[in-house]
Amino acid sequence: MPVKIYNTLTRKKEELKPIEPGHIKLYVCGITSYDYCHIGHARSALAFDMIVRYLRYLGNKVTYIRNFTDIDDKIIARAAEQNTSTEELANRFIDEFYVDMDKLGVDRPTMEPKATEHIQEMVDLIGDLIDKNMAYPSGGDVYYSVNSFSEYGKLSGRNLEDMQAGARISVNENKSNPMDFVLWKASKPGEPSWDSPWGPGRPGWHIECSAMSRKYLGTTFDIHGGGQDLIFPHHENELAQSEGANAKPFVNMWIHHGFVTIRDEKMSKSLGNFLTIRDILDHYHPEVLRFFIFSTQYRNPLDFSEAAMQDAMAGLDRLYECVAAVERLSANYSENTETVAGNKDKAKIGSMEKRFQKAMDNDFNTAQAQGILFETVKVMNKILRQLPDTPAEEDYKLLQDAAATLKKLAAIMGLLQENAANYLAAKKAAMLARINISEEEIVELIKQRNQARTDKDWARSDEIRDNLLDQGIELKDGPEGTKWSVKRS
RNA sequence: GGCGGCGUAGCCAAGCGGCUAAGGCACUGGUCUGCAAAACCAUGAUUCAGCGGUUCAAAUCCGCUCGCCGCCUCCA
Repeated sequence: MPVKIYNTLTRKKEELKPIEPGHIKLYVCGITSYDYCHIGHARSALAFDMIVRYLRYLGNKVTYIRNFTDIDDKIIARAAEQNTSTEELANRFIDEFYVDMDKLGVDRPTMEPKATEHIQEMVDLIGDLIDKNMAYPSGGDVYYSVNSFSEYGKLSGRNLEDMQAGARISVNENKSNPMDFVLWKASKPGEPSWDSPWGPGRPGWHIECSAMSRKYLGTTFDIHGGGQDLIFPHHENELAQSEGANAKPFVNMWIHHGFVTIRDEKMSKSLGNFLTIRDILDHYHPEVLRFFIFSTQYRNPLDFSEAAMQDAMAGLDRLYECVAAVERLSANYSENTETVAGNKDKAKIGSMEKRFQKAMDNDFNTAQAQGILFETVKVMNKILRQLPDTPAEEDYKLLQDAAATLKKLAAIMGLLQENAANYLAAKKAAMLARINISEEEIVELIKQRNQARTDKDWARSDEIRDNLLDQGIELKDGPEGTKWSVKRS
């Protein structure tokens, strides 16, 4: 089954056909490094992490490039505020970025080039554009001439007339057309600068991606990705630069993911309604954030709320509890016991991986893929419930296989990566830490309650249970005795 | 104003021309239990924002209306 991807350029879902069969070349716009990353950055990193993992799961080689923008206006401004150099500031937040990414379990891309380490490549590319009369130096700057590229606007579906009619563009006397954008900026005194044929300066934002993708992936590559807010102007301009300079198609497919919103508004620094990744990880397990982010398809907006995170946690727990239950089964199965799994159950479990793939093939539909995991869990729980003490060999193996497949598929979304028993135990411990009662006390109270139960002193028994419940401890009486868990708040 | 997207049960979310409209969370009833909890089973949209149209057949395609969001300025 081919993978179908929604291509921003054509506004259609298209089959992914790598230029080099079995080898997919992907470039993603990474962060501008001047502050801690927020959940929106997490969504971007996680979405492409999932895409890369899935493509590799299918057997492809994936070359994944994600850049760091480590020089730009915001970095210069922030460094000045903090009385430090742009280099120190950028590197500091690159380190912080890795702290977050490692906690989230994001795999490192194949290569992570920095803009400042590719100045020569950018200067060369700008030179190519000037040679072709597609760019012009002016007052120490160099500008791209949008009129020189007849297809300008094809990615974002705009045309020059409409944009100029909307005119929210600041007037700049160096430009011959107000829509022209800067490739090289003359540096002001005190700003970081590099030598160039047009005098000391620094690169414009868009040129770095054109230069670095050309260096590492070639003039035409398979997929370019980023957030929807990058479609215009960033990706439109990249495309104009690259196709202008190389006279070849830049990218076959453009993938743009949706935003994280809060109360249905885009999370952004200017609105001040953003939450950093570490804010979230202070309160939730990284996989809860992953589960939440993958609970909708990557192109749709995703509204953050505490309630949504609680839902995500409940869902993730359900998956872990099922896996833990299977792993708790002892291997003393028998060949003589009758099986409890029906044909429908076996079919449902047996088809899980195919159905999961079908969902993922359809533009990485993780929401549907999660649904398929849950359908399987439902069947597994049903079998587990009916299982006798000495289960049939067939049932035992069916469940073990199902749990293994479940973990394998969940891993594409970075879920179920921990040992299930450990995950649940750690969670219990973490929740217990927030409550003023020790494990020993709980065990002692359960002992007392069980004595009361033996004596049929239900009043005393219920009193103990209710008191524990008030403190957030839930008791569950089962055939193997009383178990307890910390209640979800 | 230009361009793009969205509107499916209490909430979240799949489905993108044709089997009973996935799944999660919450709720309710049942099994279990001394009573609970957990787990399991069952139940919920005659209907997919509204109105028209195309079709043997539409949540799915087309048009219009209403509502929400995003881009057009740095932004994942």
